[in-house]
Amino acid sequence: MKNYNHKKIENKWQKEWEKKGVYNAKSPSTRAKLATGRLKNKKFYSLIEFPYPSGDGLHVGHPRPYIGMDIISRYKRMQGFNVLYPIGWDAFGLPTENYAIKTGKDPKVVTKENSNTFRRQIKSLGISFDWSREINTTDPKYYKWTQWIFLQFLKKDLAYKAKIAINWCPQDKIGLANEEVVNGCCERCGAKVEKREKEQWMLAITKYAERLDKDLDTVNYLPQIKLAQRNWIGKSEGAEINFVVRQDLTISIKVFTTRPDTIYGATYLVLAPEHKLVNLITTPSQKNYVTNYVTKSKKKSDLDRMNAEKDKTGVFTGAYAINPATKEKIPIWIADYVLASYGTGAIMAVPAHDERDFEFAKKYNLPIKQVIQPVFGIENKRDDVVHRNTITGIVKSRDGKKVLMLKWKEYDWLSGVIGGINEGELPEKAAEREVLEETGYKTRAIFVSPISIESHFYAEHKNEWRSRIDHPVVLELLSDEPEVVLPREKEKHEIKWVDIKEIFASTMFGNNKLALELALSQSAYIGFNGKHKDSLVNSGQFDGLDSEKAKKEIVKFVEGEEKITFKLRDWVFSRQRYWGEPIPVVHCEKCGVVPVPDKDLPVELPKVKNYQPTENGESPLANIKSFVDTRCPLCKGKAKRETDTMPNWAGSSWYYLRYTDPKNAKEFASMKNLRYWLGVDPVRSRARDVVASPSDRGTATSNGVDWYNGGNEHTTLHLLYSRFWHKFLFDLKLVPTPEPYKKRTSHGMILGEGGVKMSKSLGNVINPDEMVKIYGADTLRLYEMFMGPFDQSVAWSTESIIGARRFIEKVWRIASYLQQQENSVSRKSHPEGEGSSAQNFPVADKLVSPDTLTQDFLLRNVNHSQRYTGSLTKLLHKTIKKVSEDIEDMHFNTAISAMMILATEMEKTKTVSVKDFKMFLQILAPFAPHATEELWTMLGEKNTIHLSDWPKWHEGLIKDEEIKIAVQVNGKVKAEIIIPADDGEKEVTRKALAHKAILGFMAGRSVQKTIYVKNRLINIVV
RNA sequence: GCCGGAGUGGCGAAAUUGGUAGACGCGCACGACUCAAAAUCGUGUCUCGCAAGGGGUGAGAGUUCAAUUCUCUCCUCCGGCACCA
Repeated sequence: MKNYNHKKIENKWQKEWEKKGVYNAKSPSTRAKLATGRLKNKKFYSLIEFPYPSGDGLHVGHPRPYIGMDIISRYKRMQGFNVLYPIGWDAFGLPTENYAIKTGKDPKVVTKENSNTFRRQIKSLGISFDWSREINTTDPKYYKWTQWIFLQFLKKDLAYKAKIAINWCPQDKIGLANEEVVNGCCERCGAKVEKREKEQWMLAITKYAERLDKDLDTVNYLPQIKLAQRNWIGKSEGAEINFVVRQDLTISIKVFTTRPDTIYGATYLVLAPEHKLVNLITTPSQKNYVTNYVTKSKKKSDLDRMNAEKDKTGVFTGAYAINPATKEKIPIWIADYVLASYGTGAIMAVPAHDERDFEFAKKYNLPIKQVIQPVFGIENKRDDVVHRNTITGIVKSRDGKKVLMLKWKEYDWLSGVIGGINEGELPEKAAEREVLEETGYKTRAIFVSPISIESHFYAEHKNEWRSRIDHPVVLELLSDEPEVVLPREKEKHEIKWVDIKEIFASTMFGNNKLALELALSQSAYIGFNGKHKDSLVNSGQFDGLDSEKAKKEIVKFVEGEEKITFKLRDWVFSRQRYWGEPIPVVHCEKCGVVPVPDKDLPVELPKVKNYQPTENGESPLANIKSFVDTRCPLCKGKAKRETDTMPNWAGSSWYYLRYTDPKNAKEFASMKNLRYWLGVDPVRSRARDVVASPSDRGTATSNGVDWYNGGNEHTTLHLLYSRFWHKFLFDLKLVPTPEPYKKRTSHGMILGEGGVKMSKSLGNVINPDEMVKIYGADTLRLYEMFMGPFDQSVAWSTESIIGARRFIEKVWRIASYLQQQENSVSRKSHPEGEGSSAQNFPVADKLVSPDTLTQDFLLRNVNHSQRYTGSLTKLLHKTIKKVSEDIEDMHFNTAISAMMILATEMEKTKTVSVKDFKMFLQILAPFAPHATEELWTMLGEKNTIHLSDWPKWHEGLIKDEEIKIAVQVNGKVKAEIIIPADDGEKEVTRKALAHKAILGFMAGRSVQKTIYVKNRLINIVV
């Protein structure tokens, strides 16, 4: 057998696999014929985000997710699943277009060149993609259906045109995508970006907001992905309430609030500058100020708004509204901290309970009225211990005011130190009574301070001095008697005098200074930031009511309407660019907007000479007369084509559907194929309604793509957009499931050496071609999976890749040795085997009989991560188990580590049988497909390893007869003992105490108790 | 500011229903083999200490027989969002 040479085997096997179609998914139509073989009806659809073929080619970061999902796909294939693991090109987009502008090259040609490079690079890694299903979003046969789906949106009135503000670069005279705006300036020329109103196509994703939020309960996404989606959708429940401005003119202002319970504290209203009632209500005397302010804020760019974040501005309209709860007249202001686009564009300001309102009220001297008070006497229950606050001391503020200090106390030790408890009275109640009786003070303001005050106390039940850090709660006192009271001197507390400057309060606002300021200046009550109950004060008939209950009752009382609002905005679907799908509509003077009939789809991109957008910001298509001038499909009169194109999110919103039926010319995908691959196959499983379960914690009840892995950067937009499209298609009964993806995970980025982003400009890009050339694809694959946890970003290190290579070489040497052994058995006359390159491999004399290992080996290999004892076969089966489980959890790094341990042991002990070694090759195959295939064949196998049956581990072989446990004294490890696995506690204790190291420790001490943790340790407390 | 994620040897990292911290790999040192080198194999490699023993998972505290893991406060780094009422 020759030495390991990746160059000789990798390309060979890649060609062989492709020729035989080893990785091609079987369609449901051909499935029946194959049903007798290993491809029964189990299917598995694994998906990666298809790449954007850029001119730079692949860098080593790109393949990480492909390799990860490749391992999973190969693993599933070996388990007998019919696996669909497809790939394609998401090729519309700006970089290609900008390149076209610069060079005058046709983007189509550029895309072709780039995807050729990407394809060659990806193929050289031996990823088991089904290349027969390759798609390209810029292929008219593909974007025909993107356009067709758009027209379905149009027919259902979910696509519409609206005037909205876009980012406009005055120098380049083009509209910019958000990602092209860097710090408020144009990414290319650096000019300051302006806002400009333009007609844009929109998709009404907000109509699906509720379902997009709710159905997250039915899918198995990583929790942080669900959270990101939820935050982006931004559902908030509240109410709309009318504030009457002028009875005679029946003008009223509708506000949206999530806190109707605070309405008694609403001391003014604020309208967004763009609010339509602004002109109507402004009084003549204020007119000038208001007009000025409105014009000024309209001019403000996003950058200005960002800079102005801390400084709130506004102007009084001169008008007043009636607070429907208090019936009081409150002023109406205009301020740009209120957004026109959210809620109703108007708010009721409650400065006592909203940070922004508070800031504004302070600046313009508006009244602040406190209406929420936390319930005194906080009770936290955790670990079955009740934590309560009690008053323990008094501190003096800077201005001489006395404040009571509360401390978080713990029930258990408090009971030991407080005297004078009344029968049946809780100790902390007693303390509270004691202090309040002694001081006669009552609380007015209350806030929790996160600064910690160290105190020392004598814990009687422990019989020792202890110190602890307390987090005092500070109460402002009603009385101004400058008397200091030290309650409970028994407790030997050190009462600290604290300058009030040092105390920062933590409140419901999360702003400490604000709370302190408010507490001292307004004498207002402020709530706790945490587990507490808010109740209403200064709220008329609702006083004392729980905040949550009050919300509902007050909405009824003021005749408001409960309302759910979302942060999510409709999707701007137009780009004034060339390199995108043309929006397939025609503008007819008589008939208006007319969709292009299905038979005329696709509307293909015409050839143009110049890809530069036009002077007035229209797409380059607007300059192509032959494209623009057309006939109206309805009246056959003169008409003009739409020249806007779709954003690059369009093609990727449904590509996973096309993979199931990539060549279908009649529909975007047949229902038959969709039902099969999305898991609603009528043959195997009945289609079922998906019921949302609010208690869902990652269990999928939906069907869809079985496993979709992608980048964190796409967890909001792409994921949300494609869920939206899918739900829409579901409503049209064109797809069989309400959700596209059953499971979604993310991978971490690969950074450049030194932990910075890999980029061309930094010159730290590592090209996989070079790695494949030097080390081989298998080494690169192993290293990328071994370098760190799959979901975490990790810095590339060319220095470390050698470890993966050595591992493969080690596996190779073992195989050589085994083959040599076989040869020497069959040809006894040549025991050394001839022409062997395994010359460095010592043989024969060091052999021990199979399944019998030396005591030395046993001791060496009982380690923490993989507590194994016994034979190599045992270790093999443990490794099979670990690798199988780790693959499912994407813990590829630890799976490889386990296989390295096994390989080292195999080489060291030379006790491995060919049968066992082949099993090892099988579990390694998803990671290093080429080398394992080669060795598999060399060891006499005829069929590919990648469709062989995944090895099963035997539970009986995994159990240990002997285990090694630690012996601790007072929690510190002092010795280790080996015991039979079924030893009882008594026996183990006896053995532990008999150990000589322990005997030494025990001299002069007696055992208080022992704690025995089965298979782990025994702890002796002295 | 808010929302996520993360802080463990010289480096990438293991270990979380609390139970022997540093598996595995890189690097480094020494040894074997070799005329020599490479490759390979072996030994060692958190830290203080000759040792016996201590200390140690960003900092500080708490709970516990036992804390990288749980609780609290704080710090740093990375990613996302920016006045969403």
